[in-house]
Amino acid sequence: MHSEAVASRSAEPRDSRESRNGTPHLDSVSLAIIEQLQEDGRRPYAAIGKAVGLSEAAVRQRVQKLLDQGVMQIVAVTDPLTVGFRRQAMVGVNVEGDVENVADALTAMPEVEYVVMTAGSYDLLAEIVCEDDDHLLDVINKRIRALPGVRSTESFVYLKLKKQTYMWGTR
Amino acid sequence: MHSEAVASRSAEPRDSRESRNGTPHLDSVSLAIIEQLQEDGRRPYAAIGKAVGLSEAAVRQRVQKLLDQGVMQIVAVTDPLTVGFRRQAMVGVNVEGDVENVADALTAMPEVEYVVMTAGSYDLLAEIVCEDDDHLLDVINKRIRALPGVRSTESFVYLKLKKQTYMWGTR
DNA sequence: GTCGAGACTTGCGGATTTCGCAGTCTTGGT
DNA sequence: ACCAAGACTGCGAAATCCGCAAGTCTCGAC
Repeated sequence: MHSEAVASRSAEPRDSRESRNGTPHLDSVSLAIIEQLQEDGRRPYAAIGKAVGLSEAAVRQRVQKLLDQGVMQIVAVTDPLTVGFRRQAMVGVNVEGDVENVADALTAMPEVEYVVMTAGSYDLLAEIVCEDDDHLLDVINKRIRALPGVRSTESFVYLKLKKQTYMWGTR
Repeated sequence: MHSEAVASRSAEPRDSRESRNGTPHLDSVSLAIIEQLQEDGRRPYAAIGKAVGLSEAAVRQRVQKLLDQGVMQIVAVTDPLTVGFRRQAMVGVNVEGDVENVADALTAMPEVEYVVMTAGSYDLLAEIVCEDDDHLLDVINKRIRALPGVRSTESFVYLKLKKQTYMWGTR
């Protein structure tokens, strides 16, 4: 059996090396597993196994490892505006000195949900989720602007979330 | 039994009205369920029930309804940069005319993962995920800039993802 | 006041899934 | 050549999921 599914199995080197940046190498089978779980995070291991050409137990081990390694997380996602948060915003930050330090400080804030270092007219982008206007104002003006190294910020208050997907595949 | 857990049960009105914007109303129990699944999308219904003070069957019904309504989705999330995508960027868009039209056009593009209407110096923010520089260039210059109503765009290429959370709770 | 709808509980059995573990196979190092 | 580690399979046992039925409770409509 296993007639179809992933043709590359024996061709691909069974390696589990780490690539340069510390992120583990992902072979085509793990990518296929991730794709399955991007469609439905609760899909049973047996069904995934059938789809990617692996036994149920093997899928279970792989998934567990991916979770442990932090490569993937299986979670419920919502639109924050529908679950009680009134204000959400993206903040562009310009930094003088070490960008990484500021990024770490932002990461440590519970209201900050998303932090990314970028090339462009901001050094950092941070998405923040707040309960109301006062809270938002406090976070931006009192906490973020007060961080050492922050030169300036610009805010974009969210009006409406139009799209939010996690099924972009893996390639 | 049910000694502890959510004290508010009887106090809260059992309503399932819709709020103004068409999104269903979420009571504290549903919010508590969502919180549980934000921590672990595969947590068993019985465990969730114990945590929020509901039976296994009731949790099952609620979760199913939340999924059907599109309030919540349970999925695997990853850092795109670790699963084969080389380039990712946030694009700020300025629009003349109907913003919603442009937002819908962006939403229809598979490379666009996230679209939000904002108040600030951009009308829209869109996050795009691409395989390489050529792909990125193509999406931004050929596709997005070509949309009717798009006045200008500004791009922020991602260098490093520092934080990505979905456990912000619910309030 | 009565009725009906909706939400929840309890209980249940069967199908399915999860989980742990022993055993096999392959690979890379020495 | 041998050994150790990692990955996969197969297989019971335990846990979970799922649908269903019957009964309770509350709220709003009539």
